[in-house]
Amino acid sequence: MATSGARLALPRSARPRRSQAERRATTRARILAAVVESIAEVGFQRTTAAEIARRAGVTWGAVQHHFGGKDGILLAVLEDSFRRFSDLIQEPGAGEPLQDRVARFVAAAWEHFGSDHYRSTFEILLHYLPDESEQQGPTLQVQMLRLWDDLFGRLFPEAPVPKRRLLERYALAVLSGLATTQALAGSAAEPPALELSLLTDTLTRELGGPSPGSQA
Amino acid sequence: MATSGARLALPRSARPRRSQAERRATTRARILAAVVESIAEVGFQRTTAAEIARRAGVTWGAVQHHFGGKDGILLAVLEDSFRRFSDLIQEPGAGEPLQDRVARFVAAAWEHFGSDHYRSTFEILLHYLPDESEQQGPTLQVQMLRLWDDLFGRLFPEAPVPKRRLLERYALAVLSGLATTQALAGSAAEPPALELSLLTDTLTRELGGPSPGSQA
DNA sequence: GTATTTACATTGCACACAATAGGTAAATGG
DNA sequence: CCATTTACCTATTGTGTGCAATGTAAATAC
Repeated sequence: MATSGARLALPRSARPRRSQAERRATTRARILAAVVESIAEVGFQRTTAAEIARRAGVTWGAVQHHFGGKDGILLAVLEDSFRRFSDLIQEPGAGEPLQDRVARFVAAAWEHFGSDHYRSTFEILLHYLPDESEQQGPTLQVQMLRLWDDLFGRLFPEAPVPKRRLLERYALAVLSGLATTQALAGSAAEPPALELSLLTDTLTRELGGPSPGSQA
Repeated sequence: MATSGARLALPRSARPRRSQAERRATTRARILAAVVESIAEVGFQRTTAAEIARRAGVTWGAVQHHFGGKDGILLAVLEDSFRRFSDLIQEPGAGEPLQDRVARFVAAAWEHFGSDHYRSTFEILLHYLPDESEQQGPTLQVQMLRLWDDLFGRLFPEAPVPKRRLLERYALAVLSGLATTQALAGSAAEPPALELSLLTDTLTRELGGPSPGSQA
C-alpha cells in the first residue's frame, strides 16, 4: 500500500530541493484540484476524506495540515471557484454594442457554469444550506449572489434596476439549470450551444428595449 | 422519549380497529411525506434514517418493513414524484391556441418543479448518479428524461423534432434552475412569476414560427 | 376459536468516516 | 551548524448511520 510510490527513490543529487513555499503551493493546488475532480466525477457524497487524499496523492494528514479539516477544504474550494469565476468575467468591454456584450457574457459565464468548478460549488453550497436560525452574517449562498449581481450590474448598466434583477436571476437559473441537467443526464453531453443562444436572445431582447413581449 | 405518545391511551371501544390495508396505506404515505419534507427542509445529507422515522412518527423498523431499506424508500419517493408530476401535466388541452397551451404547461410544470417533490427528486437523482460502468438498463435519470420527452411531444406535436428536443431541454433547464437557485437562495422566495413568463415567451415564440431570432 | 400472516417496535452490531495525537524528515533562520 | 518551524505521515479513537435479527400485538384466514 505504498501510497507515495511515485516519488521516493530519487538519488539525492536529482532531488530538486524545492523550497517550502513551492511545496506548499503545489500541494495545496493538488488537493484543491482533487476535491473538484472528485465531486465532478463521483459526487459530493462519495467525496470522502480518504478519496480526496487518494486523488491528490497525499495522506489525509496533509489535507488537515493545510486546510484544517473537511469544512476548511470545502470552504477553500468555494473561494477558489469564486475567484476563478470573477477573473473570467471581469473583462471590460464597455462601449461594445449590446448584442456583443451579451454574447460575450453568456460565453464566459458558460465557461464557468459548464466546468467542474461550478459543479463543485453547486454541490457544496447545497450541502451547506444554513440550518435555519444558525446564520451569522450573510450566508455563502448570498455572498455569491451579491458577486453575481455586481458583475451583471457592471456589464449592463443601462438597464433599469428591477428589470436587471429579473434578468440576472433568470440568467443564473438558466446557466445553473443547464449545468445541473447536463450533470444529471450523464457527462457525455456536448456544450449546449443552442440553449445558450436562446438565453442570449432573451437577454438581448429584454435588455434592448422595453418591448413587453406577451404578459397580456 | 415516548415516540408513540400521541396514540396509545385510547379506550378500547374508541380505537377504530382499522384494517391492515388502511394502516399500511397511511403509514406508507406518512413515511414518504416525511422523506420529502426532510429533504426539502434540511437537505439530503441530514435526511438520515433516524430523522425520517422521527418525522413520520414511526420507528426505523417500520420503514424497513415497508420499503426494505433506505435505497428502497428513496426509490419509492422518486416513483411517487414521477407519478404526481405526470398526473399534473396530463390534461389534454389539444386544440387550444399555442400561447394558452404553453402558458398552461409552464404553470403546471412549475407547480411541480417549485414543490418539495422536485426538490427531493433532484437531490436523490444527484446522489444516485451511476458510478460509471455499473449501469444495468436505463438509469433513473434517463427514465425521467424520457417521461419529460413524451409529455412535451404530446403537448406540442406541431414542432419539428429537433427544435422540440431543444426547447424541451431548455424548458427543463430553466425550470430546474429556477427551483434550485430558489432553494440555494433560501426558502423565503416568492414564486418567480416574471422569470416563468420569460420562459413562456421564449417557448411561444420558438414553437410558433421558425423566426431564427439572432444567430448572426 | 385457532393458526397464520401482517404491521410494526427494540436491540445489538458492523462499518465508514472524520478528527485527534504524536511522529519524522526536510527546510529555514540565526 | 544548531534551533525551530514547516510539511507531511501513521496510528488510534469516537461517533454517526444503516441494517439484520428478533419480539409482539393486532388483523386476517379458515
